[in-house]
This record gives sequence, C-alpha cells and structure tokens, in this order.
Amino acid sequence: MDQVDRILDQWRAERPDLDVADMGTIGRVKRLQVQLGKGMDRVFAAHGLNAASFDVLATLRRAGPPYALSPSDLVDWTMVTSGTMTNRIDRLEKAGLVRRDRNPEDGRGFVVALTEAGFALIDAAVSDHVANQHRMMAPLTAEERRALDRLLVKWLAGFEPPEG
Amino acid sequence: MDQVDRILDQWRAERPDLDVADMGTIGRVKRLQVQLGKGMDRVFAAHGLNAASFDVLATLRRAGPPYALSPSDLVDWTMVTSGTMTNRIDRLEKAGLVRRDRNPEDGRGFVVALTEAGFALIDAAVSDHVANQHRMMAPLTAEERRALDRLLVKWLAGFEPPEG
DNA sequence: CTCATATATCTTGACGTCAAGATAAACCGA
DNA sequence: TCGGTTTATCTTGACGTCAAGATATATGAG
Repeated sequence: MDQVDRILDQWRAERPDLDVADMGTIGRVKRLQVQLGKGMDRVFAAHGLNAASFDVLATLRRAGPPYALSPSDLVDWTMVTSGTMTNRIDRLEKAGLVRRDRNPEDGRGFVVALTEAGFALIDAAVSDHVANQHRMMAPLTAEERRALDRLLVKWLAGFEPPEG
Repeated sequence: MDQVDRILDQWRAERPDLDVADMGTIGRVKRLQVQLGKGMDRVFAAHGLNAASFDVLATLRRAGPPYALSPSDLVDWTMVTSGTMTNRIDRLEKAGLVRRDRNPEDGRGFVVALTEAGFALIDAAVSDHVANQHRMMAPLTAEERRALDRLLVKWLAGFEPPEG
C-alpha cells in the first residue's frame, strides 16, 4: 500500500465509474521521475552543476571530438526549446565551461564547444553520475531491470517512433 | 534503435569504461514522463486547467465530502512545497474554483474548499483525463501493463517506502 | 497565566522553462 | 544579380517551482 495506492483507493470510493489502473502506472512513472531527479541533482550539485548544465555538457562530451555542436544540434538532442538552450549556453559560457565560436560553415550561427575546464568537469561528473544511477536501480534485480527496460522501450516507441 | 539507444551508443564509443545500461532505463523514464506530461496537458488545457491546478482540484475532489483540505494536507498529497501550494491556491481562488475558509479547529490556518464551479469542472476533467491515460497506454497489452506496474511498484518502494 | 517553542501559512528572490516573435544571414529561382 | 523565403539564433514576457525566511497562532511546561 504505497501513496499511489492510497490515491487510487480514494478515486474508487468517490468515482467508482472510473477505471484508474492506468492512472496508477502513470502516477508511478511521475513519482519515480521526481525521485530519480532528486537523486541525480545531488550528484550534479557535487560538481557545481544542475540537470540543465549537465545535460548540455554531456551532449557535447559524448558527441566526440572536437566536442562542438551548433545550438540547433543541442536542441535536437535535449528536448528543450531554442530559448531554453540560449539560456543554458549563456550560463555555461559565463562559467567558462563552453565557448561560442563562429560556425565557419554557416555565418548565421555558432558552434558551442567544450573548454578544457568543461571537458574535465563533465568527464568526472559523468563517472559519478553513472555510479549513482546504478545505486538508484538497486531495488530491482538484473533480470527485472532488463524486463523493465524492454517494456519502457515498447511504450516509448508509441510516442517517439524509432528510426533506423 | 530509438533516441535513447543513440545516446548510449555515443557513450559506449567515447567512454567504453562506463556501463550505461541503467542510464538507458532512467533516460526512458524521463522521456516517457515528458511525453505523458504533454499528453495530459492537452486534456487539462481543454478544460482551462494546467497540471498544477488539476492536481489540487483532483486532490480535493477525491478526498470526498466536504471537499475541503488544509494547505498542509494538500502539500502532503502533492509533492510540492508550501510556497508552491500558496501560489496554486491563489490562482484557483481568483478563478473561483476554490474558496479559503478559516479553519474552525486551528486559527493559524485555513481550509481550501471546492466551489460548485470547481467541483463541476474537476468532475468533467477527470473523466476525460482517465480516458486519455487509457489511450496513452495503448502501446502495451493488458498483461504488459500489469507487469510494468508491478516493476514500478517495486522500484518506487526503494524511494518511498510503503506504509500500512 | 505566561512565555518559550512548535506549527501553519505566506512572502521573497532566483531559476529554468516555454511560446511567440524578432533579427540576421543563407539559399535559391528567375 | 536580386529579392523572397527559409533557417539559425536570440529576446521577451509569463509561469511554476523551490529554498529560506517571515509572520501569526497554538500549545504546553512551569
């Protein structure tokens, strides 16, 4: 009997006409996301980052050399709007973790590149981050994790059709 | 090969020392939450609500008669801070969907009560909401939904221990 | 009865986000 | 070459949220 069960019981008492089984599953996804977010924020904060700045630095890092992408590329990878990305880049630039260089191939735009400090910071942070994610999966066995991931892949495919 | 797989492939190429399987699962939870949130927002907007206002009205509605809770009770049910709840109540009060009545049992506080308009609105909205959630689960079979819910219950219990 | 402490709620200031629109440069057909 | 269209990026204004602290009332030990 967790908090979600208590909510469903209330609905069943007040609105017995509704089938709230799916509400429970979706509610648990929401609550898990909140808890996972808090857990990840702690690791980011230990490196002077937050989820937004980690997201950008990690995207640049895993893109490989020369660790530089246009703001549009970053928007495509990160599920945020262009206005949000402008803010994120502004903050990271002030912190000396990225640089804006004129895009030699398109005079309308820039490329955002990791600085040396940015590279060192994200490389250390992502190691801690992965260890932390591993700890947060502890309630599930290896087999359960595989089963869960398979179900999430199938569900997510209904919203973000896989390509290629 | 979905977007999460592409991200994991990048990490495996750039940082083969990291085991990123858990990152994939957690990333999928995040992306699902974003997609589910967008889907739910559309239904809320159709009733002139957003996720924040729906959350409060639904909590009051499912509490049963007299559809009134203290701000503290609302905070306990909704995973937000007291400051956030004050803002939410302010907006709902301006919209005429809830009322603040002095709490006869505790002069420090109030009870927040659904108005007639608030009751009618949330009762209609929640019916649409449940139907919408059902549609968003369409990618999974009934059996898969049960399996998924079971796994989420177990995982979430690691963060929010069940009581009673 | 009184005062120290606990509790309930609200206020303030800072973020991160989005939608919509502004700006500027590239591209392309005629 | 030139002007219209497309694209890349940034700006603006409005929200929702949180952390920390302020305010007001209740409670209880003496």
